[in-house]
Order: sequence, then C-alpha cells, then structure tokens
Amino acid sequence: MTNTGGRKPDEGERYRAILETAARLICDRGYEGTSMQEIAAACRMTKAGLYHHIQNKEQLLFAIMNYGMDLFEEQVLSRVQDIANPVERLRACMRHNILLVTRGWSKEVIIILHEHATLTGEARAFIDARKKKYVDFLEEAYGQASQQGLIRPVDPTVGAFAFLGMVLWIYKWFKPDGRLTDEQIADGMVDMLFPPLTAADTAGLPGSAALRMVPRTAAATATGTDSEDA
Amino acid sequence: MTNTGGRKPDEGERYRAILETAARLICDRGYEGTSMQEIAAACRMTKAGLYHHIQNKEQLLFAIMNYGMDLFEEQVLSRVQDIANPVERLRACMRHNILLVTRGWSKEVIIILHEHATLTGEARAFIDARKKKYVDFLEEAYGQASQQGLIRPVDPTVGAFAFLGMVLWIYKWFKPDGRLTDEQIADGMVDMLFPPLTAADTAGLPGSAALRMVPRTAAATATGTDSEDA
DNA sequence: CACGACCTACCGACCGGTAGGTAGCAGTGT
DNA sequence: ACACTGCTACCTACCGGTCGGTAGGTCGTG
Repeated sequence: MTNTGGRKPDEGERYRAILETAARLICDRGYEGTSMQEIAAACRMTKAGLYHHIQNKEQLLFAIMNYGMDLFEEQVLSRVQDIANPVERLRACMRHNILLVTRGWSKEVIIILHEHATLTGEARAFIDARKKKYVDFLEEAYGQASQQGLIRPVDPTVGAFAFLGMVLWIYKWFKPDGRLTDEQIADGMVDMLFPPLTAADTAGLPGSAALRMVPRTAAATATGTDSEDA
Repeated sequence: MTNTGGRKPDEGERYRAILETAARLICDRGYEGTSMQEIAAACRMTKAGLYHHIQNKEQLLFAIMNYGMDLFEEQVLSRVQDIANPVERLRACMRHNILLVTRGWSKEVIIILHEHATLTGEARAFIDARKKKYVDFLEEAYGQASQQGLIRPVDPTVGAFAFLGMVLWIYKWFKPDGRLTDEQIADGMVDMLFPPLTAADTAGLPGSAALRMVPRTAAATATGTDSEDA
C-alpha cells in the first residue's frame, strides 16, 4: 500500500515477483542462510541480473518486510479497525491475524516475524515503527475493553503482547496438515482471551460480570511499555 | 544434566565456557551470521584451536541447545512438576519460564527459541523431542485443569501453545530497562490465563464459578496436535 | 540510436574446515 | 637426575569454495 521499498513506483509486477520469490527462499533458509546466487537462480536470472533490480541484500530484505507490512495492514488491520466494540475488534483481529500466519500466502509476513533483529539502522527503525502502530492499536483496544468492563482488567501493554505472542508464535509450530485446523486454533484462542458474555452477565446477576473485573492484587497501575517490536 | 553434547563427560568447565561464549555471539548475530573465526576469537583462541574442542559448527549449535534444554529443565520444569493442583502448576511454570526468558542468564535458551528451524536431521529431531516433553507436560496440566473445572475448558493443545506463545514471544520484545518489570509481566500474564478464584467462587454463588466453565459453542472435542516445536 | 534488461567474467574478502607442527606437562624406566 | 614417551592444548598456514557486489558488454525493443 505504502510503497516504501524506495524504488520507482511503476516498475511493478516483475519487481514484486522478485520480492515474492526471494521471500520464499529467505523464509525457508533464513536471511543469512540464503545467498544472492540462490535468489537470482530462483528468479531465473544471474546474480548481476538480479542486482539490476535491487540495490543490495539488506535493501531487498527491507523491501520484503515493507511488502509484508502492506499485506498485513490490508488483510488484518484495515478490516477490523472500524469495529466499535473493543472486544469484538480484538476478536476479529485475532482471527484475521491467525489465519494470515497459518495460511502460507505471505512468506513476507513470516520473515517479519522471524528476522526481527536482522535489519539495522534506519531500515530497522522504519519497520519497527510500522510494527509499533499495531501494538498501539492493540493497546488502545485493550484499554477501552478494560475500562468498559468487557474483559478482566489488564495492563494494556501486557495484554497486547500476550495477544501477539499467542498469535504470532504460531508460525513456529503450525503445520497445515496437523490435526488441528487453523479455524479451530483461532476459535480456541479467541475463546481463551475473550470469552463470550453469558446470559448471567447480560442480566447483571451478582458475582458474574464483576468476576472478570476483580482488580489485581497489586501493581494495577503499571502502564509502561517496553514496546518496539511485535 | 543429560550431557547429550556427544563429548567425553569430564572435559568440563573449559568446554562449557566455550558453549557460553559461542551462545552469546550466536544469540546476538544469529547462527548463520556468526563465523567460527569470531567464536574462536571470543574464546581467545584461533579457529583451529576451537576445532580441537568441537567437531563442527552444527554440532556446536546442537551442544548449545542441549545445554539450554538442561538449564530450562533445571530452572523451570523440575521446580514445578510436582505441584499437585494443575492450575497452580501452570501458574508457577509460567512465572519461572517468563523469568528464564527475561533475565539474560541463559543465551542458550534464547537460541533454542530463535533458531527453531536451523538444525537438521537427527540433531533437529533430538531437540524437538526434548521440546515436545514440555508441550506434553503443559497439555496434561491443561487437560486436568479443564476436567476439574478449574479453568474455562480449552483444547489442551491450543492451551499449551497459547501459553507458550505468550511466554516465549517475550524474547522478541522485552528490554530489561523498559517501563514494565519482568515480574509485572509475569503477574499480568498469569492473571490473564489463570485468574484467581474469588470468594464468590469458593462460596458457590450462582453464575460465578460456572462463568468460566461455559462450554464452547462448537468444536469442543478437537484434541489433535500439530506439536513438534515449542 | 537510446535505453532498459540482462549477461559474462571477475573482484577481494571471507567461509567452514584441516594438515601438520609445537610447547608444556605427567608419568616412567634407568 | 634425566632423558624419553605420550598426551592435551593449542598454533601457523593453508585448502577449495562461496560470499556480496560490480565493471562492462550484448541484445531486443521503441
């Protein structure tokens, strides 16, 4: 969406094909473990031919990650950010994000998750800033949900990173031919973090809605953030 | 504990110092991004000197990971596995595991988390089997806790990997000088997944204990596992 | 004939790994 | 007392191969 790869805007399809091919390889073998030779060959080119399209290896990774962030924002964030109810927003967001990870459509997203410390300098800062926007989005939803008594109160930063951990860790263990489908995982995790309100809750029976709102024994005021990454 | 590095058992301290030095570097720069030259230099040796102690680069990584699993089992598993109450077991386990990740004592553990797909063949299978023991441990605790009505019922595999995701993802974002301490994070996450029983619960008031036990709308029977990794 | 797309051929540096030598030390036979 | 042996713990010097990257040429198309 944003086209932050730093290239001429209309070079278009061929360039994106290179990004996707490179992403496939880097996702399999890791960034350092993938040579430009291999990437070029997978693009049916020589190394010099590949370098006609890109500046260097690190900029290639940067472009892949930006492309991945574009895909994420298009397929997750943009589809849920207008949901008014903060808990429904979080539920939908979790579902979309889990499916983005489990279905292998975007190797670029997996690379963002795995190579979280590979980029350096400005490129690293730029990607981290795009990630932080997602963390901020989650923190705000958690803050609203806590405040409105829709979930058991939790520090928004802890909530956001707990959410992210559950969802994003999936890339490390999920196998599409396993016994659990991605929908089952999504259902289960949504239900763990955001259980539906029962009839008792909506009717306001004693000890029901209040149950999930019991203040923590201590440190309920911790609102700091160590965020930077996601 | 297990000494599975494949070396003579009494070589001892020097060898472990090499593992720790190598782990520090690999944790910082990644496995593929760290050269044997650099590792040797950090050990105040030449490369050939280093190769006197190890067989090759991959076996070095394997030994580091086994050492990390030893440390994990010693500092987490062994301290909680005898707790009778499954929820208390999970709570304590989560706390210990979070602190193992946040305090930088064992770079070996971080390497296990990050380089989850670097090893191949038998070495990979061996480490994966050690990880799977932990997943099994968590699944059993989740199964017991669900069955005894101590937590909202959840598929044990989903529960285990949700637990692991929250806990292990921390290595990607936690900074010790951030505004949240590791204890605050541990408290918050334990409270999210395993909220304490209230007085209302123990007294058996209507709509209280039952609240967290509402059966899921569907798919409550999914018990498969895609597990392999942690 | 200008230009983008791609090539061959090459660069210096570095990769993981090894052959073969040496310095120091414990044990031992005389 | 001392030479000799065997061993560990390293070293220097080097291997073939690959790394990221580039200079400069070719060729089809507008």
